[in-house]
Amino acid sequence: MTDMLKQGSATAASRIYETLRQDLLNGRYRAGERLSITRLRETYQVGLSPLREALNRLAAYGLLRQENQRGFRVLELSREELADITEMRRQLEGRALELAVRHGDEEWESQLLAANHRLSLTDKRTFVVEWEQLHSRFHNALVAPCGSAWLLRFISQLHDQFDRYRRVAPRALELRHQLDAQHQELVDLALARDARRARELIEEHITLSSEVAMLSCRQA
Amino acid sequence: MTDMLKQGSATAASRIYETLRQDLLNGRYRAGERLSITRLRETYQVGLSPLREALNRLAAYGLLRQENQRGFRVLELSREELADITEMRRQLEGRALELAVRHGDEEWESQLLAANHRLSLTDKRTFVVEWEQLHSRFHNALVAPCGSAWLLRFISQLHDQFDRYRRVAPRALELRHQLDAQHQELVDLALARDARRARELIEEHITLSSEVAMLSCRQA
DNA sequence: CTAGGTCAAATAATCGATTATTTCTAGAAA
DNA sequence: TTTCTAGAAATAATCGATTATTTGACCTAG
Repeated sequence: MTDMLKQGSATAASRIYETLRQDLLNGRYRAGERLSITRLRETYQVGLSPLREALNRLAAYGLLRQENQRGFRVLELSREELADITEMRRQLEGRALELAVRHGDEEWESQLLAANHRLSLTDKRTFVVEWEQLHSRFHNALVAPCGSAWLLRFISQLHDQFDRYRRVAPRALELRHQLDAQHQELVDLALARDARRARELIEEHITLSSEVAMLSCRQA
Repeated sequence: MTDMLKQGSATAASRIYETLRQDLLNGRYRAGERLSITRLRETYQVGLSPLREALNRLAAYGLLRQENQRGFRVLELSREELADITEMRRQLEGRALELAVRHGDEEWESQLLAANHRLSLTDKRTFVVEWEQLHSRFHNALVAPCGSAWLLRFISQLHDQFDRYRRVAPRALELRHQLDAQHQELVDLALARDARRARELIEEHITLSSEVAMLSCRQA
């Protein structure tokens, strides 16, 4: 989806899709909230057709729920789903990182170092949106050379899902610091080509960030 | 998506989505073919808006590719992607079946027996479309109680992808017979609650059907 | 006072027409 | 002959208006 924006003229539908996706990830809309099409039209100053097309894509992607004749709703959050997403991320990202460590080349090492550097330079609390984007890019860079397009696709999708939970997570400074430290450790293990320990660490990393998110997630 | 049709009045968009999805799985359109919106409108006798919404959903789902200002194309087929899909299916369905065998209840056992019975009664060559549907349902039934909604979602998606390859597969009677026999074995292992061997068998099953499909898949 | 039903307002879905972009064709220049 | 460039035709994307469905308020019957 992202590369649509790069390659030449993006359509109104693609632009509003990306904007809405970002706003959904950043928690602009409450979980379970009904999205009035008329209101969205006014908010984003966009025509009806491209808006509806974007909403249809988001529903198929899993960020919205579509009920026939009753429009679109933001998906609900629940402890059960967070647990599900977390376990899936552990499986898929764990495997992907193992493969990436085996197959990644020098170019990958450079990208990884760069992504981690940019991330560590950005203050999480001052530049929330920017930090989230860099964080996503870092995790993407980690698994990028795993060799499986479908694995990467599912990982991105789960990452977007997970971000909605992360967005409501409490500060928990101690744990946050620990999570940040793990990013550096992940780079070290990747460069050392230690596939096994890299996998173990990313699984821990995912579990830990899930626990932070779980703190704020009301009982379902 | 399927339950939209059940619950009351389906919209035109939902109906055409499901129809198009089936036609894509059944190979009505060539791989890589450009889908002219005007022609689709005539073919399915449907309005422009619902049609475009359905196409947007299918693109987000991964059965179509959308190029801005240049409409929609059927996705290409390649040996590489088939290998990727196959490996993902092995991982995900293997794991799902293991979990399902552990957690499935008596109701599941009944559903499984029923699905397998219906499948074995239907002649593959006379009722192609019906057989494909029953085959999908059987595989769905197998993993249904795995406990993870996202795992099931990804498995269904990969199954749809795989079906496009299966559709172009050659007869290969000998192998087909072997694949059919495995369905019965899978039921037996499931009822015997042998999670490990069930997992091994479904992985073999997936690999074998992939090899059949690979026979007809031109070098990419 | 409540349950059920009807009508009006709100809103989602669809249609038909318009606009913008790409693709094709033909002609001109190198 | 080939390549580049209009111009025309085709087609994708968008808009504005219309239709269909749902929601909620109000009213009546029990």
